[in-house]
Amino acid sequence: MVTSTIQRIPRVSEIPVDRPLEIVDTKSRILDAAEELFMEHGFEATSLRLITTAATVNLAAVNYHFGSKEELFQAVLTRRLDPMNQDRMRLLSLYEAAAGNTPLTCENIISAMFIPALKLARDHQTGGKNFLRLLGRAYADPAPFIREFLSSQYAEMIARFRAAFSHALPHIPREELSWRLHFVMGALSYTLAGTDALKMIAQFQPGEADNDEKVLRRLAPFLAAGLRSPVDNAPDAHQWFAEA
Amino acid sequence: MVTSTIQRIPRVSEIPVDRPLEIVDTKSRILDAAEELFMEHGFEATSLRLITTAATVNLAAVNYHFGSKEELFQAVLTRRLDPMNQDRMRLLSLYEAAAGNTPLTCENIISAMFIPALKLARDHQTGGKNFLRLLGRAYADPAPFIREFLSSQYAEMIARFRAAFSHALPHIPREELSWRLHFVMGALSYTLAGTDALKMIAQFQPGEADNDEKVLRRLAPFLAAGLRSPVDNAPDAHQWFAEA
DNA sequence: GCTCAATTTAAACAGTCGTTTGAATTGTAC
DNA sequence: GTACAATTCAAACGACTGTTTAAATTGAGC
Repeated sequence: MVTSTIQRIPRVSEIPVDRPLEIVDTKSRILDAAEELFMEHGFEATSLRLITTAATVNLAAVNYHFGSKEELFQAVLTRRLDPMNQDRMRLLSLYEAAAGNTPLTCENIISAMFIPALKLARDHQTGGKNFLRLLGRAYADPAPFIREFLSSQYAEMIARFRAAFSHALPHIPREELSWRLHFVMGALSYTLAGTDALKMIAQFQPGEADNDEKVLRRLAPFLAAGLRSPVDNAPDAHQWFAEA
Repeated sequence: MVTSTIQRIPRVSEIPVDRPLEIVDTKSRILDAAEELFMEHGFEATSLRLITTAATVNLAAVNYHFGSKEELFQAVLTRRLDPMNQDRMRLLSLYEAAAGNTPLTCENIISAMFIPALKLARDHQTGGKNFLRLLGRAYADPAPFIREFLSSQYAEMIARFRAAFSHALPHIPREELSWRLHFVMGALSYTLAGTDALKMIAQFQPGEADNDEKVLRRLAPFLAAGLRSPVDNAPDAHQWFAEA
């Protein structure tokens, strides 16, 4: 059933000029298309022709605006990763200031790590969800330029949070804490990269939208318990890993 | 300084015939080379010419013996993954039989998951360490044929272990347990994929060989604590993720 | 209008990719 | 040795890759 409606021609004053419709500059269109396609197919399997076609942009535009395919990938990551990590450190400082001299709880520190990620997970409009998946997959990418880039992007934030955890959990040795922080990052990135992998292990009940947020709400207490767990000082004599 | 030594010609009886030297068949040579190169560069970035050159084998040999590049990748995974998962289930059954009617501990179940992986981590000779890294990276690969293959390879094992955890932790709801099992798999695969990522977060002390085993010994108690942690029945009202 | 720089465009570049082909070689059973 | 299948080999296939080039177009300042 089709109902025809008369389309009123809007006056010029009614056309919103502050949010130009569809007139996004070439650079942003490339970044948006690249973010989605890199997420979907990975770095190597995504060709520049695929990206520029999706962005309705000339093929040479990528090399003109970004220099190379690798630099485009880094630009895609930086655009959201840098603000997110800045936000994480800002939150951590905020919590520390509020706590005064008393040490932060594990929950506080993990919240400072997760809330900025949650904001992106909730962000349907600007593709923040896509970005989290892309980020999770970039962690496991073997390409050296990706690993070195992520390492440099994360160095400052990791150092800040390691110090915070070290202060919150003084009874845990530095090295052990480094590993536990590593496990936290691992579970987080793996979870964010999810989508298909989730179906493998956890079966969804249909109609449950906004999964990312609910998953993070489950993940945070799980990791906090692991971080706080007592240190086993005699791991070699432990019942774990008795040869079978 | 060069010292010349007289090379004694060995008698025929001294030549070991049971372990033929360098006379490995084409199929195995391809699998070994592919395992290492896929681990190092990923699936897309590894060309068949790179693999066949490293294996000192003709280019067409891959298509002749395996059919296609994708089928070669699956063969590389199956060769070790299938025995490892069989071993995991065998261990779990063994523990269950030994425990009789009493439920297994979390430590038992995690041991059954980790010990077969540990065996590969200790395996320097046949490249088991390489394989674990390759496996960890395959988890995060977006290629559909990889995801579907892993999903089918893991389905049976995951079902067995979910049931075991469900029995060991009866107070934790099914859905919550599914997610926690997912986090366990995530931290495990991320850790195994490691290498470069490890340097990012945990700084090594030099001279510490055989890291993989030590890391797994740290990871297991961390995850067990998370699995056992009490369930928060009112997550929305929790102090976590208070908007900042 | 003109000028000059920024941007976009179509076309071509030099390679690499996975796969196929048909002939040459090897191994095995008789 | 002969016959026959399994395997190896060099060569080529068409398609696709990231990048570069030079001309065409656009936009702003004057």
